[in-house]
Amino acid sequence: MADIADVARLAGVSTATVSRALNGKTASPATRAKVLAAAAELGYVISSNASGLASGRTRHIGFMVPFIDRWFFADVLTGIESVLLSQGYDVTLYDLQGNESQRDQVFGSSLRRASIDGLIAASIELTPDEILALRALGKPVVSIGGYIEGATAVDVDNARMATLATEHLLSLGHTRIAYVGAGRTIASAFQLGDARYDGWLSAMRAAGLEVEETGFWEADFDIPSGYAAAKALLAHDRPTAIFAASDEIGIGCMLAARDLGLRVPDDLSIVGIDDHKLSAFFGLTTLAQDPAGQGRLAAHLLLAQLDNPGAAPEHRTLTPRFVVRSSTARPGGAVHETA
Amino acid sequence: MADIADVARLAGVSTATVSRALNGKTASPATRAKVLAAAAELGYVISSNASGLASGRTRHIGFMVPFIDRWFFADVLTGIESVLLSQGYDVTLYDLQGNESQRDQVFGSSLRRASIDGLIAASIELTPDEILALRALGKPVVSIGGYIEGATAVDVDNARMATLATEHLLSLGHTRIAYVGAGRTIASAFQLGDARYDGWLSAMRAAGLEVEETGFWEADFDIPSGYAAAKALLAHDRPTAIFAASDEIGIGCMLAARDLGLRVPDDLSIVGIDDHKLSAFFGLTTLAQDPAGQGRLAAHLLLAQLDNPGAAPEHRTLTPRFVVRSSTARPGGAVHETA
DNA sequence: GTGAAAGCGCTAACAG
DNA sequence: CTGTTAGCGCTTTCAC
Repeated sequence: MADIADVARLAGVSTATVSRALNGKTASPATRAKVLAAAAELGYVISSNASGLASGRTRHIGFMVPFIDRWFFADVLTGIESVLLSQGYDVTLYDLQGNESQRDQVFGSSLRRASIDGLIAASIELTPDEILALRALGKPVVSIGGYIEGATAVDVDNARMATLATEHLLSLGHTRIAYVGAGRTIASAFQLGDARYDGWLSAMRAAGLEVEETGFWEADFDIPSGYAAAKALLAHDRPTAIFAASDEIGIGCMLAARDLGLRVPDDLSIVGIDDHKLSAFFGLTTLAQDPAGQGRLAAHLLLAQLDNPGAAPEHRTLTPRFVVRSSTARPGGAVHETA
Repeated sequence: MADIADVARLAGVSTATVSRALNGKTASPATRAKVLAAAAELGYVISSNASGLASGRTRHIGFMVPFIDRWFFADVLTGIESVLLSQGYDVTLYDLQGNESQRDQVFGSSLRRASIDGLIAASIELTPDEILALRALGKPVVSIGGYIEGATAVDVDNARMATLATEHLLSLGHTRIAYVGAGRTIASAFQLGDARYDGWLSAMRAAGLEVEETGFWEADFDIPSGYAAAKALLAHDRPTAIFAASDEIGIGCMLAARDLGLRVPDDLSIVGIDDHKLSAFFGLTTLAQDPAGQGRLAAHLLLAQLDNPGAAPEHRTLTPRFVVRSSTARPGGAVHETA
């Protein structure tokens, strides 16, 4: 494979000049053109190891996730790749799924081999030691949907989303609105805290409504769990509406309602959060989070920090988009309205 | 950050010895212990760039996918990570989703920066130029679910799976069995060819059954598409069973049947392929593909080739596992049996 | 704007 | 089994 010396020879310049021309540093237009032509002719591609060793930059960024086999993280990754690949960056995946040793491996070794220029971490909850390890890298970190000390953060306002969703139901005339959402364990794994629960609660209270004990039903963030919770809830003291902490939970609720012979939205309104791929199919009203957009934003912010290492960490909160579909209506089956 | 010279000094040996001890080469136990202790004390971690530059190995492997936001690929990736991370390898993702330029970027540049030791490609259909580019790398490639000249391959026998699924229905007494599956475009994107179609067809023919024109219904590999196809199909000349080319299609069919007031399996049996995460919830009978297992196997095969560069490419075909659930029964609603 | 030269931190012969 | 000695292929001062 051709190396930089071959290019230099063919272009009739020094290797230093080739390096500069290829990296967009000072070089006369004429020289640059010669170098580019020579590089193209030889099919020259820079060696990332040599370049990285000499410069300290690797053009690799890390993406750390609790697990990759959940649509949210896969979508975020798609967004990240779409901006990073086009800028000539590769992304290395650090998947914390699996046993503890996989996690230790990542923090103890992979991250420290100086093979990345920066890191994007999604929904990661770090131990104190891990935070130290991350800071010791001295590399920019951007966090998606979770707070990491000193890192730029991209997130959505979970409490606000929950409030909006609840207010949508309230404005339709519902007063008996159940919340089906994450138990403590799951919520913390996703770093949602109890924000969505809190948002629901405060909207209900602001409307002067009692939130009976029966209002909260625990479910993991998936369809089966939403289904089970709704089955239990609907057999109980039936509400006229459900606010589901995620679309998958909401879809589970819709399926449960259907199996119980209830019509959505006539007998039961349901609103979720996410805008999952299946939500349009099921007609689920929801607040869209746009994970790919979060990934793109995170990638841009990271790139900006790479260009400008001195900059202070930012915190960007994204505005969710309300998507009203056919799962919500006035209680009792009145015509569907867009709140 | 401590470098190899620091470790050498502390351990009282040369840098070469440190390198050997750390890489599992010849070194006396006593020396190795000293080196390891020194490295641990200093928190030393090898520089992948320096090591890669000197040795030509990077301990990075690439994973190339048509898109990552499909459960199959995410699951494969989980399997790959579980074996590679523990062996000290990082995986960098090449996502071909997005525009052409993203793809060109990957083949023209990312892959060639010598930043990976090997590549795993899942369901990738390559152009002749791309195959050339890949071969030019001179690095081991393992392909999952698709054939790449000269590469080790891991796959499942799609025709056989389709035959088994169809035979399951036949053995239950069904004779009118529709196929809902991929149209040409989708099938080729996943490199399934028409194998599943062929398997269904040959099983039907072997049973002496006519496959009317109405037997094949086109659908993409997702729930909405399966739903739409089933709606059309069931309004038509109703079969007693459906063989769905994927579980997502099958789930769509189940939902459509339910919406039409049909009971599954009493009025309609449905069998899919995959063992999707949701299939247990829906009670869908299926043939499990175990994508994570495919990923693990691919990773092991790649590692083996890295250790033994001379070895000839292998071809491993995995055996699917039959998972009988509640979506299949004798026609007419007899008791469910496990084929 | 460009060239010469000195490394970046490691590994791989080659001796011993 | 271990030390010495060259590089691996680039980037980056520092002069000019």
